[in-house]
Amino acid sequence: MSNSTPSSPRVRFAPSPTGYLHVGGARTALFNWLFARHFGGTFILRIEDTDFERSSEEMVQGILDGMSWLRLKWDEGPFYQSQRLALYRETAEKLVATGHAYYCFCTKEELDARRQEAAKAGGPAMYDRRCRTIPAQDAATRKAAGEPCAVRFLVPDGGSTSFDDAVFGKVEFANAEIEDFVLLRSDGVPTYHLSVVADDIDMRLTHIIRGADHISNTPKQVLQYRALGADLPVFGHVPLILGPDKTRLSKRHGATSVLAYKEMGILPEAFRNFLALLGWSPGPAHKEREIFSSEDLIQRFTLEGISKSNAVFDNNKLAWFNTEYIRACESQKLLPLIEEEWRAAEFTPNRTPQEILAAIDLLKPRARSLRDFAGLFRAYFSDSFEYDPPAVAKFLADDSLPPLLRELASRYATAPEFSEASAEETLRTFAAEKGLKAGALINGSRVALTGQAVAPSLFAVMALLGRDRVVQRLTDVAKPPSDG
RNA sequence: GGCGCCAUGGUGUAAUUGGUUAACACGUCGCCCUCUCAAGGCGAAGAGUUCGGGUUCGAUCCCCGAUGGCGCUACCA
Repeated sequence: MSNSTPSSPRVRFAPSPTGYLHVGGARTALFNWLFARHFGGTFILRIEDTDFERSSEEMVQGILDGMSWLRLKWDEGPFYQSQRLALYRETAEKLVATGHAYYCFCTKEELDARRQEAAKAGGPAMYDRRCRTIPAQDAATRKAAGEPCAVRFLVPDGGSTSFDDAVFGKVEFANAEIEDFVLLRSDGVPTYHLSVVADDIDMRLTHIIRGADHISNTPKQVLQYRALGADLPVFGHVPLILGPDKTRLSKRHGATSVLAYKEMGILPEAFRNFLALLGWSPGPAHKEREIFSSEDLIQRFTLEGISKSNAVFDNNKLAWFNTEYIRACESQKLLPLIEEEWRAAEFTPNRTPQEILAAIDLLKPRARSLRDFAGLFRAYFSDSFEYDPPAVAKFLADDSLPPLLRELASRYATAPEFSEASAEETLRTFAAEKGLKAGALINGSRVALTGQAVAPSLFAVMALLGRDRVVQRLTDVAKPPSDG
């Protein structure tokens, strides 16, 4: 296929700010970005805000934030369609002038009524094309007189319109099935059908990579390219992302905004890796591994790897990617993200930078999400933390334990040295003397030191916290909980 | 309803493009390790490739049909 090695392709992500950047949109953006990077092309961001009713500044910001969280940088834009209205009007007039479009004086109400009637009669719900027959001269006069009218594209009567999709192959629609769609509304604002084509031509896009929900719209666009005498770009439609019940991903399935995943403590790189593998595969290489760095993805990404069938979003797998990425990430790089979590949780650590990094090193292998660092792991970064009641119930319920821990604390306090190895030796010796199983003391100590039943190896934790804190916490837990 | 698209274990994907005991990962289950929980190691269950017909010596792969799912069917995008 000629599209396998395009030189300097130009692609775009063109979200509509009628909602936040959702998972499907993010993947479309990612694919376009990967494609551009792979072929040394240009990635353009265009905001399709021609639906003034439903678009909002807030949503635009949400999309921009989502893009930047995912580290998807665009080369040109963002362009706003709301600021390019003149181009669309010009394009519509050009189409009218060349006989490819005509003025339609039907009102929305009339149209709705006719559609309802048609539905009742079981007939096709398409526009009946009645304004086609208005002589051009009459139409121009009525328009000049101020009668409101829309501009409709004149779809050829016979034949069919087809295109060669880079993912799906040849897709063909009978022209009889395509309605004379509206290009320009009566208020002069373009519909999506017009603005995409006008912009895609104007921005010299070579490849249109977008969701498969646009397949049915494509022939309407192909028709316009032809009428405008423009070269067709390569269309590549990407299968949709579905929820676990195999219906289209929506709010019902939980998080739909990409930023919600940020809030859940997902690493952007993990999310990208996960997303890249939904509906795309690097081929046989996928058999050897699942983890692909951005460089890997860029190097391997082509349209040929895009699958035709829809994919189900699997939270489990995303969680797995996240743990893998957190574990593999250098603590130094993790730190700014963790600090962000801390700010969000209004948590302030009281440790030196070195201590913080050491703690992250120790903790990251068991972190499920970045949020753990502001929640479960507080005891490592501050002396103000909570005891998890189930943990206490599990390992500190025995009344004989607190006095023992206090005694153990005094041994640590007076030990000649304090290290991971010596801490272990001290505890095991102590346990042997008391005729106790070391495990009981270890588990109890863990809760005393961390507030949690789950933690890294106890002695590593002790070494990290340091002698003073270990002594303090082992002693404190022996006291009845109070805020005195 | 009409039109279009899709179909490999629960999920994401492989299968040198018609020749494999249909592979890998996530998830699940078991065992080992052990100081908790993860991780890690080992192992297991789970699809004869939606179903039915063809074509072929041979179909996951090609053709037809059915079924199911999804998409579009606006002066939304």
